[in-house]
Amino acid sequence: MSSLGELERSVMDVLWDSDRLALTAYDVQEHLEREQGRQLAATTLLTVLSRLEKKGFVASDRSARPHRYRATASRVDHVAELMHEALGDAGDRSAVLARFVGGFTPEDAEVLRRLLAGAA
Amino acid sequence: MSSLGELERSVMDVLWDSDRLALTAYDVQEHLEREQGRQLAATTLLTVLSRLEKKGFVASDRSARPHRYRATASRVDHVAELMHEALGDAGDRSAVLARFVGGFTPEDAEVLRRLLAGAA
DNA sequence: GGGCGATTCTACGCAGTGTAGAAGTATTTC
DNA sequence: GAAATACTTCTACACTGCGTAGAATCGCCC
Repeated sequence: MSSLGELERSVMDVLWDSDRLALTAYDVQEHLEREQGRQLAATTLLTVLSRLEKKGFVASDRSARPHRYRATASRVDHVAELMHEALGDAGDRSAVLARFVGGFTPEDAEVLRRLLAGAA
Repeated sequence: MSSLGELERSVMDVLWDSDRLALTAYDVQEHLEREQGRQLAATTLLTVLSRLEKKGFVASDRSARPHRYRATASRVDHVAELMHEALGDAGDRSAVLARFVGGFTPEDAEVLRRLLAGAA
């Protein structure tokens, strides 16, 4: 999976936080302005959204005129995939998992324990 | 954590596979040649090693003359850290963990179960 | 102290990213 | 249906990171 630049990531965050609604570039522009005080030209957002679409992170609906964009996967999916990817070229999976849970908060551990119990 | 380019990652792999031994740039050069058929100038490896050092991935011993370089962390540490990092800016940790274990092989699940049992 | 191997400095080209104007295309409105 | 407006695409530029390596320098050994 190709990774994201900093603005690209911000845009994805806006889309991910939008509860599956498809936003227009102007919506995204507004969000960034409001939440980060970041002023960007509309064309900038359009460019970024196009690049994200080419990378497969967003899909667009171009039937109506202010085109609408939405994330193709949820943030949860994205993050979980990143984790699997890292684990994938780790060599020793068990060792990595051990180190991974070693860094857990007790809450994380509890969550995982429950998940694994359910799946068994 | 800054991330690694493709050659940088290859070099780290060589260092990680070297069982904690500190290698010279020439050692790395040889490994890459032998294992990947990749022919690189010695200076290229020196440059990459310097950059890796600046990023904190390697440390060097410059007391002897062909300087020696070793990884500051193990691959396992590195990968586990990447995973924690991803999880860190995930928003909903529990949801991510659920998705994460959803993609597990049964072996992974078993390994984790044991790890968590031990830690309890 | 000259030679030679090792290291650092400097640099170039390419790709990705942030940024946005100019130019083009669709939509609305009268 | 033509003008005004709104939206999108094209093109572009600067900056950074990375792969790559030659030139210049350094330091050790004989």
